[in-house]
Amino acid sequence: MQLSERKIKIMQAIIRNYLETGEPVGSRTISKYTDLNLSSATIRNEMSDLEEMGYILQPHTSAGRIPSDKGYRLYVDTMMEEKDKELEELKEMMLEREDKMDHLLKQVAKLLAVNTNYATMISAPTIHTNKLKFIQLSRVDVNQLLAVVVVEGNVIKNNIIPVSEKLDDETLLKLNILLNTNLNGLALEEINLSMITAMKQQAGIHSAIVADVIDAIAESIRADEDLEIYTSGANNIFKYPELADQQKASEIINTFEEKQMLTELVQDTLADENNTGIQVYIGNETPIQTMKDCSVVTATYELGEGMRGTIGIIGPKRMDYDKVVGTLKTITHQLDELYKKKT
Amino acid sequence: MQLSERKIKIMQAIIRNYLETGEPVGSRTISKYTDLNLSSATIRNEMSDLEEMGYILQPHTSAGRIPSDKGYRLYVDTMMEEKDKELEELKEMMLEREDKMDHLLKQVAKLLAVNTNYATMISAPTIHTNKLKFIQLSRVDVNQLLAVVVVEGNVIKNNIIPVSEKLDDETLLKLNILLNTNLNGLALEEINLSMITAMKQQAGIHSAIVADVIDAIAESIRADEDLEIYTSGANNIFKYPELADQQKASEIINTFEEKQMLTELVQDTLADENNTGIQVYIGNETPIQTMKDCSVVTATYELGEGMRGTIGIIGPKRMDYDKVVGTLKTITHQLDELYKKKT
DNA sequence: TGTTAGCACTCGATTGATTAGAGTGCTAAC
DNA sequence: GTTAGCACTCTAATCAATCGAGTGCTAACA
Repeated sequence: MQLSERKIKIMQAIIRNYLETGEPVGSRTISKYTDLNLSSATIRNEMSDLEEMGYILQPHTSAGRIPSDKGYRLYVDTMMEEKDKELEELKEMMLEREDKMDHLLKQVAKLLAVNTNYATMISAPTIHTNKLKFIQLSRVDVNQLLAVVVVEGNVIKNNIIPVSEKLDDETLLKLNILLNTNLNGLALEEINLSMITAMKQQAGIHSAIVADVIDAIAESIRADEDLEIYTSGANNIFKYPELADQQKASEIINTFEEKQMLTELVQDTLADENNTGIQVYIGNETPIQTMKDCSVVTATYELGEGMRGTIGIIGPKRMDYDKVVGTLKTITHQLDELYKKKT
Repeated sequence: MQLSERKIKIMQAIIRNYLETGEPVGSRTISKYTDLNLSSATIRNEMSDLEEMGYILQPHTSAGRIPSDKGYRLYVDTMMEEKDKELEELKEMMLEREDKMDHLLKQVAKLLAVNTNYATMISAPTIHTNKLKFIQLSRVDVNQLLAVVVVEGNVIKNNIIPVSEKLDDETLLKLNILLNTNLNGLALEEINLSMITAMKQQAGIHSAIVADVIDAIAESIRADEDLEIYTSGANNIFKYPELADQQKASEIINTFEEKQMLTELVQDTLADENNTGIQVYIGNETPIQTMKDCSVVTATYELGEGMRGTIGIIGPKRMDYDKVVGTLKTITHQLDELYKKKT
C-alpha cells in the first residue's frame, strides 16, 4: 500500500498530538484537529490502514493510537519542520570567559537540560588527532619528574614519573630540548618506533628516561580515551510518566551516573562519518540497551580540525524532535564560533 | 519519665527489626524477638510509654511502631554495636597504582556504593592549607605562558596566562628561579603582600608578569574551592520504597547530579572540629533540605596534615548505621595508610 | 467509489463495598 | 507488675459495577 498524501497528514497529526499530550490519540481528535474536514469514521479507516502498515499501534483494543518506532522514524525523516529555538542565554553564558574547557562543557550540558527538559550529555572533544605543542619535564622531587604536555587547543596533561636515577639540571634541560625538538608539532599517531629509537640514542645513558617519558605522554593522552563525559538533567526523565517508573528510571539514572555506557553512544555518533552532524536514535535503534524506551538525539561538534565531541539529548520517544534538532544545531554552531573567536 | 533498662532493650529491638524489614513493628513481634520473655501486652504498655516520650511513632492507629528521628538518634548515640565490615576488595583496589587522585576517589565512591547499597559521595581534599612544592612558567605560545603549580601531595594545577610582552628564555628562567626561591614551601596563606612587593621589585620591568603569575597561582588553587565532588550509586535509592517515589527520588537524584548542594554537607562536616571523624545526620538534622527523608553519615578523611576531605553515605533513615559507620572507619583509615605509604 | 452516520462491542480506569488481618488500647484477672 | 482477652481501628486487598473513550463494522448516502 502506498502512503497517500492524506495518510501522511494524518500521521503527522497523530504524532504532533501525541508529542503534546502523551496520551493515545483517537480518531475523533484527529477529525477535529486537522484541516482535512473528514469525519472520525474516515479517519478510522485510514488509521486502520496505517496500523496495518506498521506506523502506529494500539496499546489495547479500545484505546487510541500511538506512533510506533517506525512512525517516529517517518516523522523525523520526512515530516519534521525545524523550529529554530532561540537560545538567548546561550551566548551570554558561553561568552563568560571560560577558559576551562570542562567548565564550559558542564555549563552547556546544564543549559541544554534546563532548556529542553530532557536529560543531556556532552563528551569532551577527543584530542588524539591533535598535535603536541609543548612538552616539559621538571624535577618536582628527588625521585619524581613532572611531565607536562600541552596539545593544540591548549589541552594540558600532567603526569608524575617516578625515576630511579638522579638527574642534574643540565641533563634535564637537554632532555627537554631533545623531546621538544623531536616531537613538537607531531600528532600522537606520527610518533613511530624509529623516532623513539633515534631519541633514545641521542639521550645516551638516559635512554631509559626517554622511554618512560614517551610512555607517559602516550598514557597521559590516552588516559582520556576513556573519555570525559558530562551529564545534566537526569532527573528530567521523571517529567515523563512513561519513563518514570522505578525500573526504567533506575536504569537510566544508573547509565547516566556510570557514564561508561554513554561512551558507546559517543563512539557510535562519531563513527558515522557521512552524517550532517545530527543523528536520531528512536527506541531500539539506540546503541545503549538501557535506553530502548527513550529516544536519543546526538550531534557532533567540531572545534577546529580533528577535535570532535558529541552532544546528546535523551528523552522519551515522544520527544519534541523539531525543537531538539534546532537547539542542537544552534549549540554546535555556537561552539564552533566560540572556538574560532578564541584562536 | 526515665528510660528503664527494659525500655532501652525494647527500643533497640524495635529499631533493629525495623532496619531489617522496613515495616512497622508490632508488640507481638518484639515479644518473641527479644530474650525478655514478656508478653505482647506488656510490650504494648512499654511501647505506649515510648511513644509518649517521642522515641517511636505510629503511622496510623492500628499499625506497629516505627522509630522517630529522636529514636534513631538514641540508637546511634548509645545503642549501636559496630560491626566491623570487612572490605576485602578495598585494599586491592586502593593498591592498584592510582596516581590520579580523582580516579582513586571515584573508585572509592563506587566501591562504597556497591558495598553498602546506599548512595555515596566523596569530596576531593581541600588543599588550601598545603604547601607549594614547585612552580614552573613555560612559554607555550608567543603570547601565552603556562603556569604549572604542584602542591604537596602532588596535586597539580595548570593555568594558561596570556601575556602581552615578549619574554626571552633567559628572563623566563630568571622568573622561574625568582618564583621558586621565594614561594617554595609556603602555604597559600603565607604569601603576603610584602613578599609580593619584594618579588615585583626583583623582577624589575617584568613586575607585571609576577603579579599575573601570583594571581594565577591563587586562582588556580582557589578554583577548587568550588570543590570537586564525586558521587556514585545514586540509583541505589530505588531500593528503598520509602525514597523511591517520583517526587523524592527526583529531588535526591537532582541533588546528586548538581553536586552544588552537597558542598554544604561537606562544609558542615569539615566545620565540626571536635568530632571523632564520623557524623550522623538523621532526617531533618541534615543540612540539605532535599534529604530530609534520608539519613546521612559522613566521615572526614585526612591525607597528611591539612588535606581533609569528606565521604558521605546517603540512605534511608532505616540505614544500617552499624555497618555504615564501620565501613567508613575502615575506609578513612585505609586512605590514611595509603597516603603514608605513598610519601 | 469514497464518505459518513450509527451502533454494538471492547477494555482500561474508576468507584464503592466488602473482607481479612494486623495491631492497638483497655479492662479485669492473676 | 504482668498477662489474657476482647472490642475497636485502620489498611490493604479483592471484587463487582459502572463509565467512557475509542474502535470496527455495516448500511446508507453523495
